[in-house]
Amino acid sequence: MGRAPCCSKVGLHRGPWTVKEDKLLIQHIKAHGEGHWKSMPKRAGLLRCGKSCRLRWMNYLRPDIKRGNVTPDEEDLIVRLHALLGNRWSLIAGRLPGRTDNEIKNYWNSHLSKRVNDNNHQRNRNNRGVKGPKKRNIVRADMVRSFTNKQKQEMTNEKGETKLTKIKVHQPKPTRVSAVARNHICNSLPWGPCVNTSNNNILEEQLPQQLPPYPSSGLTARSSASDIEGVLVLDEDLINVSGECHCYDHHQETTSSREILIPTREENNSMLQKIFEDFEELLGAKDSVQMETFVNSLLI
DNA sequence: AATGTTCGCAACCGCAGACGC
DNA sequence: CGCGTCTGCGGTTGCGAACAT
Repeated sequence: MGRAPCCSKVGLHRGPWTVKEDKLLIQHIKAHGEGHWKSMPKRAGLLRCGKSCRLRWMNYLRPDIKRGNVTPDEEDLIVRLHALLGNRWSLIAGRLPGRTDNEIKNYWNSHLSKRVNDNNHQRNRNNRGVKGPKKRNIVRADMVRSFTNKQKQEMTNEKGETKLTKIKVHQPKPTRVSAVARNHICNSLPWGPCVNTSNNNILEEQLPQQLPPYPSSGLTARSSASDIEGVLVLDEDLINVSGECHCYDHHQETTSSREILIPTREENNSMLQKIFEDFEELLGAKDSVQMETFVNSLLI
């Protein structure tokens, strides 16, 4: 399946997992827990690479995985979250308990992308008040794969360039939040006593003294780098400063040397409110979404 | 019934960030 | 601080089932 295996994987099993292999993997993880994927296959008596074991566990064997068809509600949420987050499947999966990123990605590619594209075409058509978009040669990648050589030949011009337009979604690359950062965010939210004490010149200059009040609670709080970082998982375009973040957590100072994400002053004032409004609109929230719930939902 | 085509999904890959030494 | 390893992510591929001709 796929490309040739690297030499280090020669001799290892590939392809679909057998019942026996599944059983071995489940038994081992039940006894020793997750992690240490590299050495796990050997310890579990499996002739698989660690990556394969992790994938099998995460996408198929984990006990909390929800089986069965995607419900209309889940589907609706996937569409809305995709509009908000793009192809950040792990983030989307994080909002859908029991669903894996791979499952959502597959579901999107096979069920939703075409439908959403069609809807967009329809919307454009209505907006323009004309007959509709000019038909383009859009062909799914897997459809191209099944073409005969003759068909492929017919679809290329005299220069050998393809006449097909492959569907591609361009999204900014995802920004990860490390476990350390997540802990800091979780411990410091909502808007807790997490205070920046480093790079003061920059931070004091750029951080607002107060963020807009939560719409629901009316709370206000001093901002911190960690707070902002949690929110900015959504939009790396606002990243513009590196530095160090000190968090006072349970009366213990912890220091995290990592990139700190600081928006400009103007952005800062309206950023959270704007994202929140987008979120509310995209989710079509009939019941008003609580700001705190929203902020927490952004944390991985 | 045989053959070709399309679709859905599990599994693979490379890449890059996190982490430990 | 640099380097090697581990881990997680998103894109891609191959296989088999379902469907069409």
